[in-house]
Amino acid sequence: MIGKLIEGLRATGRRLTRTRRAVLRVLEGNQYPLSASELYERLQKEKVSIDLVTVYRTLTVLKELGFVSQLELHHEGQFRYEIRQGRKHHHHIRCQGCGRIVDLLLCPLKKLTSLIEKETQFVVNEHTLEFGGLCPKCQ
Amino acid sequence: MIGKLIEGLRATGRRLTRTRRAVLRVLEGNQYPLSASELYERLQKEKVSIDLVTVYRTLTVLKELGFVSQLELHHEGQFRYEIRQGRKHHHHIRCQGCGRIVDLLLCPLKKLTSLIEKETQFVVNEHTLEFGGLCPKCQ
DNA sequence: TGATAACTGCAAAGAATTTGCAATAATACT
DNA sequence: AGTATTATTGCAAATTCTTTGCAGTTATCA
Ligand SMILES: [Mn+2]
Ligand SMILES: [Mn+2]
Ligand SMILES: [Zn+2]
Ligand SMILES: [Zn+2]
Repeated sequence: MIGKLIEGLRATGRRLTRTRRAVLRVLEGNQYPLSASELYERLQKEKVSIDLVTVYRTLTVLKELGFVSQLELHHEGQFRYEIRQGRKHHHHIRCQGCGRIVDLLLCPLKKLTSLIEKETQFVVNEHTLEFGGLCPKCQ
Repeated sequence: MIGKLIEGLRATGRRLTRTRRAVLRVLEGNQYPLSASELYERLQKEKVSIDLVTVYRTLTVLKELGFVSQLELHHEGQFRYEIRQGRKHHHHIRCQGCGRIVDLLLCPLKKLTSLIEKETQFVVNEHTLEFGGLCPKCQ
């Protein structure tokens, strides 16, 4: 991943820094999407000193390069970020009790998209689908 | 609608006020969901003097009573509210150009919900589905 | 090694929403 | 109708997440 990152950064006149490496590493080590402040806390625990503002700026860059996706889950009031590079399009389910987020490795919306384009005359570029419920522990 | 509102308010020890009547009326007169500040502007245009804070509080009450739904559309960074009372479950498509929001009077997720419950062991209570694209004018 | 320009930290600003509190107004009771 | 009760409102201030400005720092390359 780090190779691709250097490549992407170079191509846009950017530099590989301690910060960018660290943020990408933490995201890679997590199986669920992290918010900026969660990421910040993880970094602090690992004794990597990076300002929260820099975390935000780094996430913006990684998003622009296509390495991470920015998620807006419901009832959260904040963004979350997860590795996108090399991962398939997917959706999420979030526990209304504990907030646990699980990947749903499916997408039922291809056919529906054509239908909607015909009905609305929109050109559809994106969609978001999310489920909320209670995980086994919270039921 | 106002009859049902009085009923709902009474049942929870609340009162019918100028504010609540006005907010409900403006929402009823709109075919797309409004944000708190948009609602506030509409009220000002109609010479109905209500503080923005009160608009927020009113929307919270109307939501609690089930008269309005609170929507969190993507790329908006604010809530929107629309009349829920007497309307069917539906989803939305939003133009990435002009922000126009159109109702999609369909929901393809009933079957999928059962599948997801089996796969994840969650109990699914809600879902959100939203499309983004370009409306005819913005294409 | 030094020049250049990107990057970072810190302080502050923004934007949406919520909270505290005293003044106001709706409802119930005489 | 007049009054007591208590929900509601307006205004100021606080909160939370995110962005911006700027001067000092650091990566990159000649
Ligand atoms: Mn995911
Ligand atoms: Mn709608
Ligand atoms: Zn999908
Ligand atoms: Zn649905």
